[in-house]
Amino acid sequence: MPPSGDAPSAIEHTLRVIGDRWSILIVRAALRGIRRFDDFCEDLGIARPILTERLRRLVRNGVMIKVPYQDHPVRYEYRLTDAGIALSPVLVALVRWSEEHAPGATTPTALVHAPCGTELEQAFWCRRCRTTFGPTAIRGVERRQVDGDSAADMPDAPAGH
Amino acid sequence: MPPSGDAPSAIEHTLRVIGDRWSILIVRAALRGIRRFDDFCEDLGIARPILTERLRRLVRNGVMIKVPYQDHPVRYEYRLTDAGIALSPVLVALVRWSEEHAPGATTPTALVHAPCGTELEQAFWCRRCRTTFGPTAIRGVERRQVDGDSAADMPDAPAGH
DNA sequence: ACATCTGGGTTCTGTTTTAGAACTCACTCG
DNA sequence: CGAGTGAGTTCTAAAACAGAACCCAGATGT
Repeated sequence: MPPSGDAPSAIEHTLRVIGDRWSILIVRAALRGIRRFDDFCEDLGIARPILTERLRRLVRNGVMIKVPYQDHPVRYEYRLTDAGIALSPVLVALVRWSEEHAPGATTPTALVHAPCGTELEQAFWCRRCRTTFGPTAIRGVERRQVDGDSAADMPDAPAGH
Repeated sequence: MPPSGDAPSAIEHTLRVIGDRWSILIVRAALRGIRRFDDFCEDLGIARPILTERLRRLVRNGVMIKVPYQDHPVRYEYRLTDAGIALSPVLVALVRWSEEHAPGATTPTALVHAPCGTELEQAFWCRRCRTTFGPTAIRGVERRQVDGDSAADMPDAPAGH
């Protein structure tokens, strides 16, 4: 089922990893500090066989890792990898959308910039113009092959992670 | 199936609207200019009954609108609302993730800042610190009730849409 | 030393979604 | 009047999901 004729697009690739009803919620739980099978199970209300399968897939795709946290009864817990943490922008975008476009959305927790405690915004950033902007200023252009990093006359990156 | 005990969280709300295997791809197709039933069908390779159901749900949730584009045989097309366009950050986040964390991801089109053509970045922005930052600097805090816009000593918003 | 508990699963049986192809319906065009 | 067109519906079969019960390896209590 090709999306637009060509090979699986970027979005489709990501959706194949986290595009089911549970994976994103699992990642969110993990970001909140949950690590163990039973805790995921209870926190999410997910059926056990499905949790098993999802964790396995997230591990396979490098989103989480399974690490033993004790031996004797060898027990494992699941932690986000860097790639898993890098899903945050997706989560934040989902939260923001519901906050701005939901009827009576209750949002118990706010997302803030850790150092200063100010509620964060999410924006698109143009490094050349050095400005943020909204969705209407986005355009999609064909990317030519072997594009050997043509742009090289701009000051610096947006900021440090 | 409560996620963390309380009412449906923001993420869950958004996922109930676009959290299936097709809705996001439908929105993406719409952003690329597709409007008509058969075109969605062909572009996505989605089964017709499912497309029917999804479009109906997207309309119900204010993501798209169904507008007649001719009468006599009254024919309808589907267009994104502002709320639908506001899903762009989600799409961009999904694209970016696969670009940065996929094995051999092919990305035929690049997303650029329309006015200048520079490839865009997506970042978190703190209006107080006036800086962008990455996922590791995010913290979630309990939001107290009736929070009557307590913060009022910061210059301006990140930028204009 | 036996019973019970804990944590991380697996097996089983429904129910719900999804996929795919074929069909309908209202109209237009040649 | 026969062949399209566009936007769906109606089937059927295949896959995903939910829920409860079960399993296994050790630890712990008595």
